[in-house]
Amino acid sequence: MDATTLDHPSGPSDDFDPGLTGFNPGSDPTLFSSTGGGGGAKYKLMSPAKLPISRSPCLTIPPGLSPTSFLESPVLLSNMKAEPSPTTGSFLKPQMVYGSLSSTSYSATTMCSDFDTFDERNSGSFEFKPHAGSNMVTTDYNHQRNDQLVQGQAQPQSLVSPPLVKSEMAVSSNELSLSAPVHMVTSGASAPAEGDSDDLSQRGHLNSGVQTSQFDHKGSGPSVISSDDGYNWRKYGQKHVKGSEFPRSYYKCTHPNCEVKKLFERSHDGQITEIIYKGTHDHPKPQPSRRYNTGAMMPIQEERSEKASSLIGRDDKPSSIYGQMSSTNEPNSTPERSPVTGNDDSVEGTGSLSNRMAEEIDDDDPFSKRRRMDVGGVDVTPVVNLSGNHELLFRL
DNA sequence: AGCCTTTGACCAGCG
DNA sequence: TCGCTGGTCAAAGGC
Repeated sequence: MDATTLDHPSGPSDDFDPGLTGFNPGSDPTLFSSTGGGGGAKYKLMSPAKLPISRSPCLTIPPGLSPTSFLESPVLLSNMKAEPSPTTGSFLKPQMVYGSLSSTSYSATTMCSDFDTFDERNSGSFEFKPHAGSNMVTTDYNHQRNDQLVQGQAQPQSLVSPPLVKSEMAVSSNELSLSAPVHMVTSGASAPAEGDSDDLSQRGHLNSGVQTSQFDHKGSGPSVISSDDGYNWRKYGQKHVKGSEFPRSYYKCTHPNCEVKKLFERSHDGQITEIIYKGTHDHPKPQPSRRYNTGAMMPIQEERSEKASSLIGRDDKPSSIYGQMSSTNEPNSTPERSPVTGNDDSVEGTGSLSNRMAEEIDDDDPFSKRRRMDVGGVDVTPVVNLSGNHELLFRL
């Protein structure tokens, strides 16, 4: 595959519907439900991308009310069947990434876009209550992200609407699904114009019929969470799932005996809006040299890594971007794998996040893994939902 | 030559 | 039982 296609690992994401047909939020109750516990590899993840992000553009948090508190609020975790604390603790990190950029001033913050996933279900009203139809703590992450968004707002640039990548791992079924609604808003570095405050406002307007906004933002940054996670994948199918704006691509791990699958949805501009992992790798990653092959989006990732770097630079948050994730896990593999370095891992890093997560989870006690990872600007927070499924949230 | 992507068709689950 | 939908298969083609 040549460079030209690198940013489209899943192939031509063409059958994407530019029209962004109106998606009726909540019209599909199943979207947020995680059936992961069920037979085999069932899972259902709702990706922000699927949500009418445009719908409830903004959320206002009263001054003095810290989003963070929401995040840490037991309410958010109420759904969590087990191991609340680790999960809870995980919330902290994302803020490091984004929060660090600007921690204060979210007095009357506006939460947009990603938040919508949560928001829309609540008819635009922001309520901190457990997911109703969903055992998944996903929304919690959204909150979290909201938090970040809130804080992010203070900072005009980038991070405005960090893509949320949700990862769900059905431990019981040995299924790891990673959903990555990646709204790639490029980090401010590369696309300040689009990624900055405007971004928020746009998101706010998404609702107002400017449906393109969500995607536009993505477009603003070729960014993209790469599907490349260090493993080799072979695409075996692609389908346009109803209710989803983007075609869903199906990948299998090419490693013999490894039946891990992943699927992700990619926007027309190449950004991955959702990544879902099924299963976990029971084998080490292939040689780095080969890593970027299938889903690799080197150019993008590289670009992304740069952005990440820029972010880091601004924030001096070492843990940002891939750093956390990569650094925390895979002791045996490229420890230097940090966004900052912008090395080849950066390339994979973005995409790798998904697999890394899987790997990470896979390698150790899943529960112990419950720590935040930040990859390619994506914060990853593994959690466990009521179904007993693990979830990982990625935030870009 | 090998591996991967593409893509239409097929199959299974569900309402 | 039928239709819809999501997931997978497999042939064809490309790199």
